[in-house]
Amino acid sequence: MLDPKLIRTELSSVAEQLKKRNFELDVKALEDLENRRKQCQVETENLQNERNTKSKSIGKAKAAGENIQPLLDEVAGLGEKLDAAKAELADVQQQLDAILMGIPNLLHESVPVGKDEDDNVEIRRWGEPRSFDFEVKDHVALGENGELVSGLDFETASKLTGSRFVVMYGQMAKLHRALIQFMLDVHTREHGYTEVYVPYIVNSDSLRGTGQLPKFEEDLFCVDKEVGFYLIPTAEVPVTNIARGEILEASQLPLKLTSHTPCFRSEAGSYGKDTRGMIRQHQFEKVEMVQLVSADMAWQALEELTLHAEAILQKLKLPYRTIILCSGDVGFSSAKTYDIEVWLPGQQAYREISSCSCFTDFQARRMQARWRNPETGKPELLNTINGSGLAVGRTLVAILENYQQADGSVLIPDVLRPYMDGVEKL
RNA sequence: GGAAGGGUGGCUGAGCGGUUGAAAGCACCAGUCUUGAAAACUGGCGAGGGUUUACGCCCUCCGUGGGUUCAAAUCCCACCUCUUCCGCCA
Repeated sequence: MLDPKLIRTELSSVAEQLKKRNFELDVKALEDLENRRKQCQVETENLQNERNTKSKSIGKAKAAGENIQPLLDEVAGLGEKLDAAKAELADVQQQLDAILMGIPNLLHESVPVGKDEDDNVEIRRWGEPRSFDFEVKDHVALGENGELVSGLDFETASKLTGSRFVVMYGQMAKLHRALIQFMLDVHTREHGYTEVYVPYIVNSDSLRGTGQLPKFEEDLFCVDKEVGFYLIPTAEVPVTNIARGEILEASQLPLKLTSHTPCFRSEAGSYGKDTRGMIRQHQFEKVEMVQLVSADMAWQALEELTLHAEAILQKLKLPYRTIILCSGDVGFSSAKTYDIEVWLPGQQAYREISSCSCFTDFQARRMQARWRNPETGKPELLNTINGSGLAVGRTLVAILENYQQADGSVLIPDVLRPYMDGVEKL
């Protein structure tokens, strides 16, 4: 959520900036509500003040043994006036909050202006896509190899549950697990992150904190509507919310956390997209990196975290490119996002494998996640940064397709062999 | 699942329905003392919001949500959560 004060004082500027996102801010409605809010709030607080003062004098009079009836007569009816004022204020505030919660974050100045994903800008590229002297298969075809030994099985998964799930067997499942282990090891040993294990079910407060609610409920799987429990769409939610309602000490910063979790997404609205294979699943594994930092470190942290994600691809020797999302494509809560796209020979295309974002204080304000600045002694909002490091399912796909051999086998990248008991190929 | 007891400021921990936003201690900050530090002493020190050019003034907040009352941290109801004991169990 944006700073309400900023919206109040720089409304036209905010509206202007949001246009880059194709977001139309209803300036008139906001102004009207804001005026009403001010009026209601002042009125309500005055009434409260009156009630407090009079109640106190009643207390005093009573203690002094005086007759309090005249005073009681004075406050008669005050309660109802107060209740009415409160109700109106609550109503206005609620409308205001609803609008505020629906306003996306302001973009960083370095974000290129653009309409949609076609306007994203590539900023660097690493590795050469391999040239094949045989016809390349995609990961689905490669996964058909000897199912119970090392296969991917989509049919069984759809029997068990439905579309967009997968069953993995044998060495394939092990390779998948090896990737998780490998990523966590790199981030904890080389990049300075602390590993955390978190719940895979979160409450609606947490989802509001990171910005999935109230706007994007249809993307989530709800486990219990009654109590408001949802499966996490990303570890970002539980990990970032660790700081919700907390005031961290300066010595704890930057707080760098990494976590492996499954992720659950309903993928509503993606009918027909990536229906083949395991590119887009309802359930997938991801290793996530989260950094909680002071505002002055935020942009540096985003650059650093993005390189941490890229490091995994480099170690796996998978060609990729890094792009910066244009203003029309940046996610709701993010101020700036880099996507890392891995080369998939089966699709002859670069496909997203990581998304690294800086949310400035947008999430922190929603969840009141703060740190104490020793220079002022006052709590300040944290800045939150996160990114995938990496999406495990898609990394598996990338390995299968990039490391495939003419005979349909797949070589295991060097760095993963220690995790695979030395096995060199599938 | 049963029983009992808790949830109060950054932390620990008092709190009779009425000058309690909340004792005390710790931590923290400033000052005195000291060659310096520690100790001791003195003072300051919650968060969010509104309003004001500003000093300031005001409102809200004692797990959450309701209720009673002129007035609620304090009384009532519901819920959440933690601890201990019993039972069950991966």
